Amino acid sequence: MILTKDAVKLTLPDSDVFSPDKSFNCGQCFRFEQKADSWQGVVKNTLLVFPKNQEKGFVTGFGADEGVIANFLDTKTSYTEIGKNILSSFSGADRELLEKAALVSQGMRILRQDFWEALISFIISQNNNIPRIKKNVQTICEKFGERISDSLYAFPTPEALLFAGKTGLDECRLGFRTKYILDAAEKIVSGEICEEELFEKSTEEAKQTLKTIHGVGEKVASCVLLYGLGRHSAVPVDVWMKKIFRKYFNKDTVDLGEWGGIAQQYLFFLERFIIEGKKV
DNA sequence: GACCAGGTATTGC
DNA sequence: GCAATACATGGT
Repeated sequence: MILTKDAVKLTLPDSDVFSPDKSFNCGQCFRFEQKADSWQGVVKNTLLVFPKNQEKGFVTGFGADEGVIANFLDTKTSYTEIGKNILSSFSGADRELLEKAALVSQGMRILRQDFWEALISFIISQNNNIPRIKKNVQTICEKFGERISDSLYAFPTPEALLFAGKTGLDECRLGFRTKYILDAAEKIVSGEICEEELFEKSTEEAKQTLKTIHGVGEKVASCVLLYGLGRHSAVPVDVWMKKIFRKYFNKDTVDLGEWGGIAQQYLFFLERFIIEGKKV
């Protein structure tokens, strides 16, 4: 492992545990790769490396300065505290389920991903499986992203994807999602939608704005809010969450509260990766 | 070779 | 409004 920058070691609140395995392999991001002893991925045009073995109470990473890593892993947030908050609004069997989900997910952190990358990644995710989502994202990076070094590429800019057009994107085998990606790129490049304005809006208003993009509905908009805009209350409801609501709560929808997005990720992780034992 | 995949837009009642 | 259906492609 060749590392050009010094290790960054950041303190986590309440002696939180950081699990790279759970954080990078829970379906929230599609461009981090598992190596023998680490997880690696491109963030802000640099390669970030996180050793699998992490010390309790800290985050150790390589490749960028403290600010970038602190922001990406949201190191100011106490997941110990959030866990307590989530449980406080449930009782009985519901509480036991959330306790179990939080326990198996211990160490998972919701990443503060790049807004534009999250938007395109989750547009690609619709009616798609995770291995193919990763492949599609990888392909657009290799074809249209800035080359950082050998076989390392940045996520392509909105301008680059717009310039690629239908012809270019169709070569990436994105299927019906090509037109959705182009509409997103158009709205960003034209300024019709801008990240800074979304950031100022309430979560509900930001969601409505995101849904003006062709191909962005409730679920994708919620993913962008949660993973790309740091809105921990946003709850993406996909087929797995619908199944969980019916199976355990005997309801079609469940209010997961102020930290619903994180509760959702815990439940999703428990059901899909632990109970159903799905890989990837 | 079906059936399905971290959905959404469109259509039909 | 709300339940079907098409959508591109390839993983399982």
